[in-house]
Amino acid sequence: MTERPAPAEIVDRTAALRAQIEQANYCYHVLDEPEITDADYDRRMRELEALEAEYPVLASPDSPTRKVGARAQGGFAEVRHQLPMLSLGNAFEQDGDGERERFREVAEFERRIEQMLDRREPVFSVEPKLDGLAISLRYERGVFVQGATRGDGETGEDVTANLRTVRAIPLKLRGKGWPDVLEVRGEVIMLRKDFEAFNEYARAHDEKPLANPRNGAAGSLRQLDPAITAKRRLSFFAYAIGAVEGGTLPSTHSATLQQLREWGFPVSPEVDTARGFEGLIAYFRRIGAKRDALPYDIDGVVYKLDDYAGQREMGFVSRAPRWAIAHKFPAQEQTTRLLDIEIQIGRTGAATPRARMEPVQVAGVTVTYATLHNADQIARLDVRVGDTVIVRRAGDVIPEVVRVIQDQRPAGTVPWVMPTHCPICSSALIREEGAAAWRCSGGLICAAQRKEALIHFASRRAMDIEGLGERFAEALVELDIVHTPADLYGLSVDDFVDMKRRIDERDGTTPETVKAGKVATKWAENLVAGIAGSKRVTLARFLFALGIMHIGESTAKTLAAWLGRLDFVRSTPAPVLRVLPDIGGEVATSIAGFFAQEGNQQVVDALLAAGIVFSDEATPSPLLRERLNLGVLLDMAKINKLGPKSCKLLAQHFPTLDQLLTGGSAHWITAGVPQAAASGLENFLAGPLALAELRSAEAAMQRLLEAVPVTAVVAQAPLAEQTIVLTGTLTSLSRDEAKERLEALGAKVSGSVSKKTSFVVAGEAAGSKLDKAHELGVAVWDEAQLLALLKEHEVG
DNA sequence: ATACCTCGAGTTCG
DNA sequence: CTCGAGGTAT
Repeated sequence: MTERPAPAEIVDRTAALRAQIEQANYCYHVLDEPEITDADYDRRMRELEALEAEYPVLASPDSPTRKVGARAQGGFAEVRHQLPMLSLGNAFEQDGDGERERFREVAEFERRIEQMLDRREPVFSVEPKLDGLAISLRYERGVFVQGATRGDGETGEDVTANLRTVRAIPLKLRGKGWPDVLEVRGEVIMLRKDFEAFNEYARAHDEKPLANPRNGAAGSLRQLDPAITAKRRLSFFAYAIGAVEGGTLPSTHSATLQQLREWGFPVSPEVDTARGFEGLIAYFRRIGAKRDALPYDIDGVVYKLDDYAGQREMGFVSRAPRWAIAHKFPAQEQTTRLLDIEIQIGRTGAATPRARMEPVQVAGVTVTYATLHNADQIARLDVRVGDTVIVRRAGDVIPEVVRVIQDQRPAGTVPWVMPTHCPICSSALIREEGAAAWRCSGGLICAAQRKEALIHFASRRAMDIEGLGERFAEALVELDIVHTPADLYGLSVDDFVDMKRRIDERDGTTPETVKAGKVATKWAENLVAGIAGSKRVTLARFLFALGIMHIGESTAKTLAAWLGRLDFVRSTPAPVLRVLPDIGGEVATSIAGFFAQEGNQQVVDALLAAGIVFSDEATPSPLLRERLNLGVLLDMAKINKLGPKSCKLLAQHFPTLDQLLTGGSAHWITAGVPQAAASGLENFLAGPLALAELRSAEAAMQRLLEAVPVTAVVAQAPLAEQTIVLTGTLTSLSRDEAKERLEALGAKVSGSVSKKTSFVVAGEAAGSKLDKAHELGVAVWDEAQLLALLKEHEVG
């Protein structure tokens, strides 16, 4: 075969790829600071391999395709591997339908073996692909004599001294029958728990934490001082053998691993055998499902033809064996281009920047947006429009921008600045003092805020309007059919049908309309029924639905439980609200401020007029009697020099404001109040505004106390004083349901575990909260115990 | 003043 | 789920 010359652009591309790969190798292997994602690296390597295969004239002995890894940094002696350490070909998931299509590379790998060996469904030894550092251990007459990193596959670094400190590596082989010379290959890794422990220690001692467990393993192994390596707990798993002299090994890989186990090497318990393509994919799925639960990080699985005779027959292509392949999980990190930084306006007006990106597959889903949190975060990352960025879907589900690849920044980019005006309503964006967040000052003028407010109002935990999802809430606001939530209750079936027609027209989705006519009517009827059905609510849900800043579910419940009726909530001034538990200055001001707005009061009136009724309005809590008196109000006013003791004293002698005022400074002092406190109070009362506020607070207090029932029937709830935390998935009831039923029994259901927690109910797959419970010595119940408890106390 | 503890708010995709 | 900030106990 004659070698055809390569076009100039191919020559250039090849050179560029080699340079990039070389640079990446250096960063990854020598500096332990990866510059590009593994996915990118693999992509480039494959492109280069393809080009070199197509144009053999371009092949060169110093191409990165001929070696794995880069030259070692000084400090360790070089070790030449007696048998080279292999690298494996990779298989990734492809686009397409059906397993054979999506796992095409695995299917081809398996079929090639079937054809070359003329065997149906060959047996494979299968194992997880650990994300650590590959090493080779040499044993002579059963004694560990040398250990080396893989290096470029031919030559590695002598890290014997460090490896001796790894407990999982046997210094002497157990049992007998081992060959005179035995090379064992495997992976040095750091277990997740050891990684966490190290970082916790590092943070506490102001040392640099490790980026990930792989870096932990690599970095620890190349410490020049073995004492440091010893302090970092490393683990080891064996997965292959190298040179063997003066002895024999079993004839299959799986049997060899078993033999290694007997000689004292850790072999991953996930190692198994599988038959044919179907067996490989089943294993891939099984390990994938277990991935997060494994004690170490893995980036895929490895399939090896089990019998050595077959392996010899298959042989190698360049450096990679044809009898083994690494099947990688979809990458957790990807690079993509940042197209724009958009501003999102939340329900409270919070302006959150988010990145719009070239859509990219990350860990199995297409990611287009990632939050950038706030302006500070953008500045920290120095993200600019046009940048190439690394996105990740880490532990949880939310995509995030990890960092910018500075090298690939196009010319002419500028640092991003927060816009000065809301992109939706053009009102000014303002930043509260000391706060991280910018807010749109538009309030209800802003369609974005109205939209989010409506979505919140209709949401499951608020008014729970069935059928009113985000999409329609958005349309209702955009078409200005609904301006405030109260408008919802005046809408008819026809209005909704009309709205749907307008949306369809606008979106150009008309073809369905004719036959959809009937469907649309049905849908509108459901929606109207859903809205009507939401009219009867608990006071707490209603208060939560209003979307008052700082008022979440919990605070709404507190308000409802203590004040009992909407009238009181909407008319109680801030100083009185502050006596309620968990309500301080900020929250009280927020509530009173909300109802001080005429427009908000009108919306509430309109809702009541539309037929909202409360299923649980009650009298204010009798506990108010103990909490609410003039002394407390004085204390809340934070009067200069006037402490809680003086306040209490004053209230005892002068139960009303009038009595206090007629008494005057001299009487206060006779009552036992210090001179300084008395003059502080005098100065305070001299301000006309302060006095007016106190008067209105006192009036509100009186109204409340008058409404408190005289006969205090305080039935002790069975679970009063209990704080319970639910975690994991419960099988026989939802978490919300469990919460509701426990609260009905008087318990407090909290979201986080602390030493105040009475007990934790752990369902299936309970996570960090369960660990925390163990750590703090908090009792842990299972679902059966919870059910028994509910059954015991619930009536009926 | 300080150290916890808890709640609220925001977040992406299917 | 996680972070920040508000509230309370010390």
